[in-house]
Amino acid sequence: MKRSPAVRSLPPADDHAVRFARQREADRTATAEDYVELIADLLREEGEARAVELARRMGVSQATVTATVGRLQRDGLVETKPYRGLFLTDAGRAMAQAAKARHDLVVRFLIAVGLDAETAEQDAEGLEHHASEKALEAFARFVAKREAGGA
Amino acid sequence: MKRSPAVRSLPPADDHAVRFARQREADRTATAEDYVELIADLLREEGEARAVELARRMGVSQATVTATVGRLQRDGLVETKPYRGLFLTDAGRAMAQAAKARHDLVVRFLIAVGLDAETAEQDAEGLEHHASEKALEAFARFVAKREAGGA
DNA sequence: TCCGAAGTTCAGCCTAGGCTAAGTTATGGC
DNA sequence: GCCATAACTTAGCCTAGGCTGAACTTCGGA
Ligand SMILES: [Mn+2]
Ligand SMILES: [Mn+2]
Ligand SMILES: [Mn+2]
Ligand SMILES: [Mn+2]
Repeated sequence: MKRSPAVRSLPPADDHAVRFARQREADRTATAEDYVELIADLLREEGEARAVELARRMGVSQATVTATVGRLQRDGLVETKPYRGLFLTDAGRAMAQAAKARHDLVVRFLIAVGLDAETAEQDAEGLEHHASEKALEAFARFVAKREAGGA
Repeated sequence: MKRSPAVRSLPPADDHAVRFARQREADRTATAEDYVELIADLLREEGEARAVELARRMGVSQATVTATVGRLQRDGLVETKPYRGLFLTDAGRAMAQAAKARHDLVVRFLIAVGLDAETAEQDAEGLEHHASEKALEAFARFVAKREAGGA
């Protein structure tokens, strides 16, 4: 008589479903986060955020930027002054600030864990959208320890 | 001495675009990876992988599973025997194995940096799709060091 | 002043991945 | 062996996020 493998990697079905649902939710907000973060960066470092520059940096067509920015506007994150560039609402600024803090933390964490800076930047762009608050706290603790000369 | 975070200046536009393009690519493969991984788990632990069970565990309707499995079939990852469940092709098995290895590594890594097991499982479900090979190697080194009782 | 180039939008198309509601059909319990 | 039911598919719909190509607007330089 053989016992079933003791390793049970399958959680209860509804717990399992919750994990995937959260992931889908994160995917849905990722584009908005990346756009507002970029817009904030451009406003800060270039003085303006033009749609054409977003298209270049996102690697996407200008038409796609128009459509996406339309959704961000609909969702109260962005305002546009035609031919004068893009601006953030208060909500947009708040999201951008949170996104940037998260992005920078993830980058520092990846570097602390041994990744080169360029790969860290690359990977952070995706990972940042899927780290929970708890994970970010753990990352922050780890980075603090490292940067305090803990090794 | 702790340097204040230098203002991260924007990378060259095309480098920037590459980062986002990679991220979009990862997003596109994430669904396939999760499905084949789940199918492999079900085959191993339950003896069969039924569409209705995938729907339950993915938190999605049966109609959505039918459509998604259709794409996986089109892409040569999955085969179906109607009313007898789902099966993996060689390519599907290979993808599932890689996905599971990655998933488990990310979970162990997250636990090693201080996350509780449940949150680690939750976050791994999303993070696993956005960690580059280099990142996974760094994670593996870190886990090995920890599990060997290193600092 | 005028006009071309750059920036922006519009129209029309596509795929992935969701949904519900309404069929089909195979299997297993009786 | 029947047939209820669970499993599965189909039809029709939707949104996000991509694309191309063709307008349309603004602005700066000649
Ligand atoms: Mn990002
Ligand atoms: Mn980012
Ligand atoms: Mn996953
Ligand atoms: Mn997984």
